[in-house]
Amino acid sequence: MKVTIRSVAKLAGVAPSTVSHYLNQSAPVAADTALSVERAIATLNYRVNLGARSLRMRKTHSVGLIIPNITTPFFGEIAEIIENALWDKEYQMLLCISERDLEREIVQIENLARRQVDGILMVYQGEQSKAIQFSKSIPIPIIFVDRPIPGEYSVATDNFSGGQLAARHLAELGHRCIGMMCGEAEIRNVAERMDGFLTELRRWKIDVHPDHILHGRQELQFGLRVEEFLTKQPRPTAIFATNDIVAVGAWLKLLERGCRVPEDMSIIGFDNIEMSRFLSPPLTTVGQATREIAAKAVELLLQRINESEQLANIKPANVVIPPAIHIRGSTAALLRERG
Amino acid sequence: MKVTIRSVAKLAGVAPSTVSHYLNQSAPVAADTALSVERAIATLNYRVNLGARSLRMRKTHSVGLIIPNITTPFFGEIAEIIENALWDKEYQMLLCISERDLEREIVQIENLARRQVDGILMVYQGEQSKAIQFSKSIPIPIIFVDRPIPGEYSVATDNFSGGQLAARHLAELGHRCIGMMCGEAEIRNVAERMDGFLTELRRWKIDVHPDHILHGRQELQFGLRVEEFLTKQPRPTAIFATNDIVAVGAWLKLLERGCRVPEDMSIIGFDNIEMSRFLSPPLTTVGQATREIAAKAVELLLQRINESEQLANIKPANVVIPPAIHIRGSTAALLRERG
DNA sequence: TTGAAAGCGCTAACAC
DNA sequence: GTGTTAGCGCTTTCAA
Repeated sequence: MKVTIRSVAKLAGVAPSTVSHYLNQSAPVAADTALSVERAIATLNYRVNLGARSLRMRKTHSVGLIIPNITTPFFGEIAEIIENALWDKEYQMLLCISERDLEREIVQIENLARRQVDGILMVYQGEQSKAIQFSKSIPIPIIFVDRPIPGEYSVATDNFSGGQLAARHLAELGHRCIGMMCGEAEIRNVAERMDGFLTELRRWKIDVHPDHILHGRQELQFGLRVEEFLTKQPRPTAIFATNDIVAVGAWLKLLERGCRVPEDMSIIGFDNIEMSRFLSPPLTTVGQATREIAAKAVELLLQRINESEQLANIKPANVVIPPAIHIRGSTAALLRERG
Repeated sequence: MKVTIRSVAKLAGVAPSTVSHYLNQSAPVAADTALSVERAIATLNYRVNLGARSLRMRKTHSVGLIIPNITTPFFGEIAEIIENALWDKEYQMLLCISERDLEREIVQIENLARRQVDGILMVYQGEQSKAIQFSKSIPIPIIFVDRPIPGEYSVATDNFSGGQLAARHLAELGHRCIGMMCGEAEIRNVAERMDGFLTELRRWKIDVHPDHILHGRQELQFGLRVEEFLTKQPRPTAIFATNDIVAVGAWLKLLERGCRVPEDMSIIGFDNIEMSRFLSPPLTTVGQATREIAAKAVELLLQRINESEQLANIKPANVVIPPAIHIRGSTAALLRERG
């Protein structure tokens, strides 16, 4: 009925272990034996059962990714790059979307452990997440992505210096009246971007008026509220958005209101999502090195997976990936009105 | 060392099968036995090994999703909804991104089969894909999503009538000079949208001038080329884009060129991606019923998985989900210049 | 170079 | 109600 290594062995007239050796090259096999095994495999259309192999080997060659969602471009890109990196290493990715649900996160970790994944990559949501604590109760290496977790393994962008980069760029262009559109301050990454931005501005003796700071959710819709700036006196000449989607929303509304980018208003975003390159002019943004983050996370995880085999234990590492500013067309030097 | 059902049994002073029965409620267990089993599980922090269970049960409770990418909003949404639907049914999703690579698609199917997934959901790329043929060689139910495949199981939107909906809407608003921005005609879905659109227009005795049809890739960047329409005589008063991303690109460029939406130009897109709701005014678009497609695909797959157990065989079904037009602010009645 | 046998962790008859 | 036993399909000593 079901074709197993046994059926192949029988047809080829050898023992199952010989077929196994042939398959895994775990022992030399005589040329003619090999041939008949090959033939048997072909005629039966045999396909190894990786579940059985995993049980025996205690390795599933699979990795779980837990992520808040994948429709947010940044997360989607992270997930996709991770999948690609795992594919290269011949690991299968089990995707778990937490939908920002803290309970679900926990259950997903638990499930992945039950499924015997070799490791877990986790983009966890919020400081109240119990995931860190819980993760200690499972005997599986886990790497936190996109947020530094002291005492754990993590790979994240230095959001503070990302904020600084944005501030410096605007300051150097001569902007002195700057608006901020800030996502949820509870998200540490967002808070750090704001913090870095304001810190750097202070160094330039630039103050941001409270009226020039808007708070909202990191969604396009929030960006539309940029119009509130247009009636302010003085009116900002540049805007920093804590992510690109918000920047795009702001941009759309500005154009609609007859305000040109960058002539009348400079815009700088954060994340360097794919779309930002395609705008016209393209969006200046502080890029998280998505590819590097994902690659480093996978590398670190695989390293831990293999090291745990040797019972070695390297110390927790918080890898910080520096952001990079991508200066494109949406920011321009301030045309001084009194110059 | 490793804690198994055996260790639990030993500690609880019962047989492994009793623990199993307790766990799976496959047989009644005396109250006090249950208690000591519970305690043993708790003190040992026991966690069932689903790999072993799968081997025994010949069911992994996992499903593979093969999809070209997840950074395209439509695909990202499909993938996310599918994950959620599977989560509800307690199935784990194994994500495989094909990156439009036909070879890779095949290897991924093969891998999923080796991993003994219970079923496969596939959003396959292009007509030259050998996936359909190959899928017949594996003993696992597979459902094709987003494209109807005669003779196979599939769930897809009726793109032709989607195109018709768009055309009718614009015609009813009084538009007679209409521009089209068309994605890759090799993608059948795109071709069908165009086809439906033109067919319906013909019914209204409206011709689309060849100069008013632009071809490109389904990306935001392509949308920017909308400006080519602005210099044409006559100039279109409305634009149909074969997907929302292109529509957004067009919109951005129009605003930049001082052309207001919808006053000076109506825009209608296709897909109803999340972002389209948030534009200002929101984008009129023909929506694929993403949620329904995903839900139906999962439902159909799970049904087949369970039916195959009973050796029943239902006939291949090509489920067609009707699209729906979402009339929002980006389209408006033509202001007749001579009226 | 090959085969016999044991066992990965679990479930399911079947007997008690 | 509970225990014994026999596998699920594979790898891996170990012996021949």
